[in-house]
Amino acid sequence: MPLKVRKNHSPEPPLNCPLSECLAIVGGAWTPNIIWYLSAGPRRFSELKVDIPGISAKVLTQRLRTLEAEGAVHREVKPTSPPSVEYRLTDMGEELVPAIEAIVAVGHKLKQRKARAARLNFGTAQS
Amino acid sequence: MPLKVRKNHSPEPPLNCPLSECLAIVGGAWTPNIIWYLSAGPRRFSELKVDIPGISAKVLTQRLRTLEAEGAVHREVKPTSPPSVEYRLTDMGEELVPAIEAIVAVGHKLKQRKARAARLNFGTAQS
DNA sequence: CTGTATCCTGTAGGATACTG
DNA sequence: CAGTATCCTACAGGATACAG
Repeated sequence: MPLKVRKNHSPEPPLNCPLSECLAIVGGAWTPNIIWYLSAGPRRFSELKVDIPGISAKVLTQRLRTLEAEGAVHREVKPTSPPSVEYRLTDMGEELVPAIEAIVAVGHKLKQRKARAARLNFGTAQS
Repeated sequence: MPLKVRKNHSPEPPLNCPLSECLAIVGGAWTPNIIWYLSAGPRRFSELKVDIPGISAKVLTQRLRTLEAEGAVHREVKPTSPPSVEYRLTDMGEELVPAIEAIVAVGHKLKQRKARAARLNFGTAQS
């Protein structure tokens, strides 16, 4: 019978639902970037803002707050004359890094592959 | 000077922009789930539909088309009396799996931690 | 500097109904 | 079974202006 229903392997169920819930913490479009830059060490609000070109203050704040609430980052206010705030990954936050890096790695690979394919189309074209 | 600007490590720039572009392929809310289930082997449309409770036919189709266009999945129509379509990860699609698994793993860890923390709050409460 | 408040838009995704 | 088409909503995120 060629039409048997295959079982799903499911050694462990993935995130059910829209990857949200568990991954809500990493859900925002910019969140991975934030965590990635924070993985290099503590960083201030304005530094992150220039690190991540294109992100708005609003979104940066939002994401940072969420991450803080989730316990992934620590927020420390330095009572200096020009107020400065330092953000830092917590232990839990550090645990997210490998996943982020895996994503980033794949992203780069995909990009290269795509670029190479495009070049081939222009150059040698069909074999 | 306590206020030096730290360089970002950036051994390799992460995805700039909203993680989109490179990761657009994995961007959809349900895409990781689809890839994950496909990683167990070829699977039919309706099977995926029950695998992933809550996903609508429309979205499933959309994601599948996108993944196909990106070259991550292969779509094969079996000309049987009740038409059936089999989806399968391509080599490129397989490359996405590790990243997905990393995400899933982190998601589970986070979930457990959160559950445990909640239990502690109910049980022993403050030290 | 570090945010917050508001307004506005795009778009992913749900519901539903219909087709080959 | 496997989709497609349409309508509709929610919410992320950009822009801008203002505040401690």
